[in-house]
Amino acid sequence: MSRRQYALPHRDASEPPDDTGCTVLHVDMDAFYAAATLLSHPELVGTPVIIGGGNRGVVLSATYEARRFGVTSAMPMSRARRLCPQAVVLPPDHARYSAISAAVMETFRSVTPVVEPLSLDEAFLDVSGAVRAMGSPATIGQHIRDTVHDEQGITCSVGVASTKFVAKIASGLAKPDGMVVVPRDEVVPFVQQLPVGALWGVGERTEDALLRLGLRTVADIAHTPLATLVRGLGEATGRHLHDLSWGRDPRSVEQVQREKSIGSDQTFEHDIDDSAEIHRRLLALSERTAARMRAAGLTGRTLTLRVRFSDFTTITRSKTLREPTDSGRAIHEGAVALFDALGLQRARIRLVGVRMEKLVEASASPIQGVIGEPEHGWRDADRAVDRARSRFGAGSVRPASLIERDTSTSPGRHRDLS
DNA sequence: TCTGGGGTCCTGTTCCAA
DNA sequence: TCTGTTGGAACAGGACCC
Repeated sequence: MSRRQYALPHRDASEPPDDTGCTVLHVDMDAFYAAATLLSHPELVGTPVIIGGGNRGVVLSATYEARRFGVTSAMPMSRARRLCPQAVVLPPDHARYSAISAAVMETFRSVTPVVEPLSLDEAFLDVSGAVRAMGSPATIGQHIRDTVHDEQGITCSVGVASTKFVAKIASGLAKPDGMVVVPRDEVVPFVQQLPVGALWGVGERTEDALLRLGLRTVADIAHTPLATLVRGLGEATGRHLHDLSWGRDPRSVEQVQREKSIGSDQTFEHDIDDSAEIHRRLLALSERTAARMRAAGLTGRTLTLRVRFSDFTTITRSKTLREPTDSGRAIHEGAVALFDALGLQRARIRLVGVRMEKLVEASASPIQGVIGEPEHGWRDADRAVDRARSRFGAGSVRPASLIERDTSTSPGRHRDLS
């Protein structure tokens, strides 16, 4: 496979890049979910493949051959199939993605302990402590790209810079299978030539707001008075973008990132207007959320319910509990109370979700009892269920109300036989 | 065109206590 | 006792990311 080395267009690729002042690497796997899935389907390499599925789903990832037809991630599957009808559609394989991600993160940690994963397929690395042993940041970047390719059979792109946000932009420009190095002295001209939408944190809405202010490039932002930006975008966003436009980004690479919330959403195959059915779905989501909290050793105090209607309008309702909990039963009770308080009359609902916030270590928090229940009964039962699931699979133990009725044992069937 | 699921962060409003 | 102020917490919603 041809592996590009240095992608800055004005630089002679035969020369080693100038990485003066660079201590941050951003490593991003190329079309990660698609590339990882194709490891099991080598016959499809070089062809358009879309990872996703479901009638109401979106594209999780697509090979570059499919992207050439305009397919992008997060695009509705129906549209992707129209744009590229010849593409093979494969379902995601999350277990495989997790395994490859863990191995890749280990590769990063063999270079430096200061690794900040952003998701399964990308991470920031602070390599300032590794330069002595391993060479310049650009050399380390190349070493990581070679190692990931040799050991995992997939490619990644690397941005090398003095700050996180410039490294992040650089890796994006390097894609696919490349590396871009931005020396410290070139940061300001590098970022100011970019369109505003290239900045990390500027999505569709913020880009529209900037265009309404007549700002098209990062240089335009840099030369706009701070007060104007704050008036148009709000205090935090205005200041943040102004800083970025001059290459200022004080955020350091953080080794440990504790999650701040844990939750679970579900979009239904068809809209639901039956509140009893919504209660059942909330039970499944509450159980899943609680199990993940227990697995992480966390309890949560603020419960948020999310409801999305058929017209895609979304509302949230939240409630702070007296004490933190990791009990699916307690979460479900709270979620049902919040849902019932909405007073919906057969509204058509597309999605419901529950999320727990204000997380604290389970060992450091008192556990909320359920009124009228033995002090340890449900908690012990939850633990037993967790053990059974880890041994026999996630679906092995479920609340009775979530078990589909077996038609062969339904009362009507029995009557027929008697 | 028709929008998943997992998250984080920010903003504005409301309520409450000092 | 009443009124106004202020600050923090809770809450709801929106934007953004991968």
